[in-house]
Amino acid sequence: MDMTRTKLKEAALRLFGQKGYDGTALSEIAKEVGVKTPAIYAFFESKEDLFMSVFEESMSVYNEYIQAMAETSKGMSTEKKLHALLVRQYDFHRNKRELAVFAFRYLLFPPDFLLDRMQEAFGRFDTMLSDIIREIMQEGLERGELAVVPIENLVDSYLTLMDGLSIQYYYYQSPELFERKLKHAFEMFWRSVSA
Amino acid sequence: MDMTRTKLKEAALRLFGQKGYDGTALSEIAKEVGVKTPAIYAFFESKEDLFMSVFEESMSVYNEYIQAMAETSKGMSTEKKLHALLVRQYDFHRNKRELAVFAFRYLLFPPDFLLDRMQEAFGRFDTMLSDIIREIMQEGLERGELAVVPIENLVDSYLTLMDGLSIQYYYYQSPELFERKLKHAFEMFWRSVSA
DNA sequence: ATCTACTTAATTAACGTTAATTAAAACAGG
DNA sequence: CCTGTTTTAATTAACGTTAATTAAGTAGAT
Repeated sequence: MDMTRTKLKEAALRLFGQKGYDGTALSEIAKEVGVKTPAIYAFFESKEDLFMSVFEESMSVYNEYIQAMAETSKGMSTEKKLHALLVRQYDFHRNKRELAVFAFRYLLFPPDFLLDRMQEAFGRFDTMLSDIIREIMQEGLERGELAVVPIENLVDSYLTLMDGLSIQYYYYQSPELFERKLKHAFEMFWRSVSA
Repeated sequence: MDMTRTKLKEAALRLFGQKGYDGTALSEIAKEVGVKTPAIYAFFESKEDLFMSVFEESMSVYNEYIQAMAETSKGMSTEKKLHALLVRQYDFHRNKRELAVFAFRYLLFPPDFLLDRMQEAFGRFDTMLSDIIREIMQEGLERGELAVVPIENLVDSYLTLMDGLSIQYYYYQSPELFERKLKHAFEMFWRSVSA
């Protein structure tokens, strides 16, 4: 039950992510689901409402994914942890590509009606992620696995690494190419921070 | 002379960059210039033509900017060169913000009719930039200013650094914050590659 | 018989575009 | 240096399409 509602959201996620909010007509979404346009209004108040519904859900998934990062890395060496986070990010882009594309697009280019909410959401994610990384670095320093360098340097450069990889992942869709980039970038990063 | 044409392109650059192709109505562009919508057709065949005109010009400026990178760095130490390139990228985003936003948006999310041309343009830039970086790294290795590490590692990790910074530059518009990020990220990067 | 999940049909608004027109500037010949 | 002609830059009005939205109706499950 509620099959159609779910399918509408899936199609919307894909199309909004691929062609943008203004570039996607409700008729296309309906067509993908095999239903006429007005049927959408049985489930959503408006186009904006459908979009927001997709948006909220994708932010919530994205949120869980970041939370899970903190868990993943329990009980490993600092190097393994830092590497595991990048691999997780990679898996996210691989396995939830549509969601990743959607999130990436609207994190960078939100439509006007989303701007405030988006900035707030982005700020939250950024803080969460920074905190997770900072904690890992803190522990790494205490354990003597990291070079003695101001912790903010460690955090900032790691976050920059993640951002850089996420752009490249978006572009170079070939797994081989990306895996090479990931390997190279991490090896060099680790050279810079290891004790 | 041709004042209006120029102003139309400026307004289009800003609005297309800010709100996207489908999200920008010709009427908005006209309004910014203080002219009625059909006046646009005195200079451009269609909305797509106006967009392409803006696009071609911005790609050409972007091209010059990358070319100039190769020059900028002549006769410096490898460290200075690599740092200078990042600062140049930063200046570009600062001084040509509208152009940078436009280019960033359509490099990542081109409208359908641009996809092929965009991919080709992107490929060219990517190759140009890689070549420039590779050359710098090559020379750095020969001069013994760089750690003995496979050159592709050096290139890939530097490109990842640039990408990461360009995302952050897009977000964190505060210069102080960004300059800090740049400083931290470069310091760490240099630790990893210096001899 | 009513509720749910739709459909068909209609409405409204916006947008890209074209046509007709005008005012002014640029230009050519006597 | 004027005068008639053409070009350029713009306007107003209108067209055709498409998109979002709403209203009214229908077929099947409960």
